[in-house]
Amino acid sequence: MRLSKLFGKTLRQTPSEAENVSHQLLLKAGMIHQLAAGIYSYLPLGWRALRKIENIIREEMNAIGGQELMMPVLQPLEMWEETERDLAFGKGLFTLSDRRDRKLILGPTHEEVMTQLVRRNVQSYRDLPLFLYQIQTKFRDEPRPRGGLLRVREFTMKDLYTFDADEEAMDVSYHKVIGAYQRIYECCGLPSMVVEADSGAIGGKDSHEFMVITESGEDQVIYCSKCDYSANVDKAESVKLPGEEEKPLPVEEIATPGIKTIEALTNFLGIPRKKTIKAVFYVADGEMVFVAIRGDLEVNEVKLKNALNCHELRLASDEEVAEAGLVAGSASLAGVTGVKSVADPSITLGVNLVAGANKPDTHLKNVNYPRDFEVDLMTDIAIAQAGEGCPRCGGELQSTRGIEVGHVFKLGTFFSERLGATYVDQSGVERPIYMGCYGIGTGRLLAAAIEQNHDEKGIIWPIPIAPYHVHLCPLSPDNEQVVSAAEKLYLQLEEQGLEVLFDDRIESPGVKLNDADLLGMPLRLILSPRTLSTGSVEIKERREKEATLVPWEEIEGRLKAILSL
RNA sequence: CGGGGCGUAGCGCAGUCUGGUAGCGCGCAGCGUUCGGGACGCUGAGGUCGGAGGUUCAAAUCCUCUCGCCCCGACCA
Repeated sequence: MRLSKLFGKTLRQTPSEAENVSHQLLLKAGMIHQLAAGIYSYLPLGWRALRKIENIIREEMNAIGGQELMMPVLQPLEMWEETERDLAFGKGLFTLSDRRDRKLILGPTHEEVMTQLVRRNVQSYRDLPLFLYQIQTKFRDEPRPRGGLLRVREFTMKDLYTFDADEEAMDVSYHKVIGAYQRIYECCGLPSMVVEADSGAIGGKDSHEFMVITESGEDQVIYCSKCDYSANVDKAESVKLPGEEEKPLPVEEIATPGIKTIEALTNFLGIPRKKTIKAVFYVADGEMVFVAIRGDLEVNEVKLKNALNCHELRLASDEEVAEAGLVAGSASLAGVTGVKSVADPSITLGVNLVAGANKPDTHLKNVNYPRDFEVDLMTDIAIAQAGEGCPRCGGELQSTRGIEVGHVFKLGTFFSERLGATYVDQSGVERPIYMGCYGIGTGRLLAAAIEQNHDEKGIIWPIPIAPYHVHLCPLSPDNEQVVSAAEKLYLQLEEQGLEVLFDDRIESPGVKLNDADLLGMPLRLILSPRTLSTGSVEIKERREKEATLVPWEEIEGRLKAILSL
């Protein structure tokens, strides 16, 4: 490709809306263009990189027996009502009506469509296992798109669905896919980490995410420094230290004028946070829920949502709290009735805790569970924090940030039972199919690859996903020998199957060299009167600092060796 | 949805407080000089100042409403 003809210009200044590196570089290099919040066009260079990623994914999917197919974006809303996932996705679903006023949605994922499709085509155990995938556009009305390609509303995703006869077979398929995913990330220049995950709106039991560890990631990852335990913070469990052994004392009312927060309370009384019980009020699908947790911990809303098995969970407003007869700032479960209550087991680890007295400016000392109050539900709803104990080995948990570049789920029979996807086993018994689903967002993967592979000058493409292999850059555009040598080399390399970006523009050396660094092709070739006089060409790997001169006749071999072609 | 910031030429910005009819740098076009790390000179094109309404002799600037974008949080396969 001749750079003079390439659609998409590089920018000297970084557009101000971009904050993270991949977004800045993609815009600056002219690889993407924003149409609206979370909606982007891919320009030729960006599109080439994206297609390379798709092809890597295809190869790995095919290698584990995947068959590619294509399902529709437009889906009847009815189908989603059958599984009640319209409620689970809520406002994230893009909905529309056709001319006959039938409700349709733009598919955010394809479990329903896929299950229906398989129902018609699988009848016997002989048809299983089955791996079906597509690479297709998804639509999700995210509350807040961000970070360029990191979180968008319209995006391309590879989604794979596996179908097996039973749970054991499903597990085998699950691990096959995990292996394929790891090879994909490695190929894209991304060290990834497999972490336990919440299964969210997809449903199902086991779920893992693939994380690329980077500060710009929006997910928090908890991992153990000793064993291999790691989990998304949404899912992570932890072991809290018990409080000191003390003799339970009788409950005592104390005056706490103007004290409304844990912070103020601990300062006022001179006690540590973990000697207090924090009260938080939520509204779950319209119902008020009283949540109690030890003062040093925070509520994990994903865990709480799962525990309550609700679709919508939000903090209650001050008005709602007052209406329910609760005293914000001094509320506790000791003495409150008629409100649904959930508590974290952390409150059972201490003795003689301080909690609200359910009247203003008053707290209770020496509150003990279960002596002084009861709860409807006692379950882990705490956010795991660095420094706490590992649930597996007791080691110390650490925390870091990551970009979720893939997510896999064991769906079990959730969809097959609801949508009637069954098969007949060897003994003639009809059984539900065991499913798994697996997704990789290709655009996010592209962005993550840049987050991990760049320097202050620009992108450093990993070879397998680089838009072109070689950036051919003749300097001295008015030197005829240089120009004709470059033209010749360009044709010769293309003929050999190398993908060449040929900077045939009449620009100063500075502009060309800077653009070469910004665009980030793995190899840069420079021709100039200087190199020509020695009968050689300068080769530089984008990743390396030093360039080397290579004799004309050895260029091709050297390039292929570096590219492993 | 809560908090913050911002919409003026393709990109980066000034001008807004204090109203007087739009400017700078980069980029773009033409000519000439230059050519191994974002060269220089001359000439030129390009903007209903996000939109609507209002105040005023006069609005990018003041007032009201509205749309959009970014960041933090909530949220989110």
